[in-house]
Amino acid sequence: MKKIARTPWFPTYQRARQMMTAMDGVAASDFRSMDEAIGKQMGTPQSQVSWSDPDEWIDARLQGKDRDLARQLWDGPKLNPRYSGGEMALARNYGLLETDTAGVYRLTARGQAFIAQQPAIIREIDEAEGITQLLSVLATIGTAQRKDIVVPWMEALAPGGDGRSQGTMESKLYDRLVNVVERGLVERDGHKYVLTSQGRKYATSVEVQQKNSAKLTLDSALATYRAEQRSRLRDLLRTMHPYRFEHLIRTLLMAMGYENVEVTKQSGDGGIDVLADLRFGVTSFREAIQVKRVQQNIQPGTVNELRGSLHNAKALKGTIFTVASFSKKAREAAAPDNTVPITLVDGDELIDLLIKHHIGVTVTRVELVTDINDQLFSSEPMTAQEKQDADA
DNA sequence: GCTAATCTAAGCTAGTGAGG
DNA sequence: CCTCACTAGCTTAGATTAGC
Repeated sequence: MKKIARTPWFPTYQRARQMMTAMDGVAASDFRSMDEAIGKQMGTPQSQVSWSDPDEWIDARLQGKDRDLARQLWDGPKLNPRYSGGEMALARNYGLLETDTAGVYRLTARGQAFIAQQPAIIREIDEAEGITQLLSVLATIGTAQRKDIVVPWMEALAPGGDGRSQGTMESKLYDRLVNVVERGLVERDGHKYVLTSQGRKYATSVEVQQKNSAKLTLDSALATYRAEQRSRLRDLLRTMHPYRFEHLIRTLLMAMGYENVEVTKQSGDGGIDVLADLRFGVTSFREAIQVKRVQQNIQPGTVNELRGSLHNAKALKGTIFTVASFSKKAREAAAPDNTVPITLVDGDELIDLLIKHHIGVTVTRVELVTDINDQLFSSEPMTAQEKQDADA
C-alpha cells in the first residue's frame, strides 16, 4: 500500500514554489555538485557545524559553480541551500520538476500548475501528504496540541498504522502543520492549533467531494470483509470435530445465559446432545438441544426424533443447531399446532450468535466520524434564534 | 544472471531551548 | 521545573549499479 505523507522534510508550499522557480533551468549535475560539497562539510553531534546563516558560510565553504548556485538560491528567494531537500523531494515525488535530455531541470506542466496554485494539483498533493486528513482531524477535535493530533491523524492516514513509529509521524506532523499555518488554513497560538474559517471551508469542500465515494468504498470493503470472515467461519464449522462442535454449542449456551449446561454421553443420547436450564424469573425449565454438524439439510425425521425424546430427558422444549440448513418439511414439523415447538438454528443464525457472543472470534469495533455538523462550525455569527435555542 | 558494493531516501533520536 | 517542540545529524532500508 502506498504510504500517505511520504515526503520527508515536507516544505511549505511557498518555499516549494520559490525553490522550483529558482531551479527551473539549472543543470541537475550543478545542483548535485553543490549538494555534495555541502554534504562533505556536515558535522557530527560532537563537533557541530552551523548552517543557519548562509551569508556567513556560502563564501567560506563553497567555491566556483557551487558557490554561484548557492548564492542564487540565497540572495534571491532566501532559500538556505543546506535545507533544500524537502522542496526537491516534493518536486520529484509529484513530477513537478524533471530533467530534460540535456540534464537540466525543467518545470513540468504539473509544476507550472502548482506554482500557479491551481486547486486540482494542490488538492492532489494535500491528499497524498495527509494534509486533508489533518484538517479533518482538526475539524473533529477542535483546538488541539500536536500530541493530541498525532494519533487520530495516524489513524486517519492508515487505520491500525502503516509500520512507521509515532516519533516519525510526530516529526512529519510538525512539517505539515507548519505548511497549513503558512497557508492560513490553521492558526497557531503557542502550542495550540485550530482551524481558521478558511481551513474549515477547505476541509468541508474536500470532504463533501470525498465523503460519498470514500464512505461507499469503506462500506463495500467492510461488507466484503464480513462476508469473507463468515464464509471462513462456516468452513471451519463444517469440518470441525462433532464432539468439539457440541462443546462449542455448550460454550455458546452458557454465554447466552443458560445454566447447568451439560454435554450428554456421546452415544445413546436419543438424539439429545446438550441439556441446559433456562431461568425465567423464579422458575426455570429444561431444554434439550440436538446438535447436527452435517453438510446435509436437516429433515423432519430429526425434528420428530428430538420431540419424542423430550419426555425422557424431562425437558419442556427442544432446539436443533446445525451448520447447514433445514428443509421446508423440517421447518413445518418444528412448529406444528398442539405439540411442543422445536426451535431451529441454522448455520447463518449460528454464526450471528457466535459473533454476537464473541465465541471463538474476536470482534473489533471501528469508530468513524461519519458526519460533521457544518452549522455548528459555521463561520457566520449566531442568529438570534440560535442564541435563544442555545440558552434554552 | 547473480551477488556485492554503492547510493539514495527516509526514519530515528540526542540534545537544546521554549512554554506553561 | 518539567514537559513539549524543534533542530540537526546519524543510521538504516531499499534501490541501483558494477563486477564477476
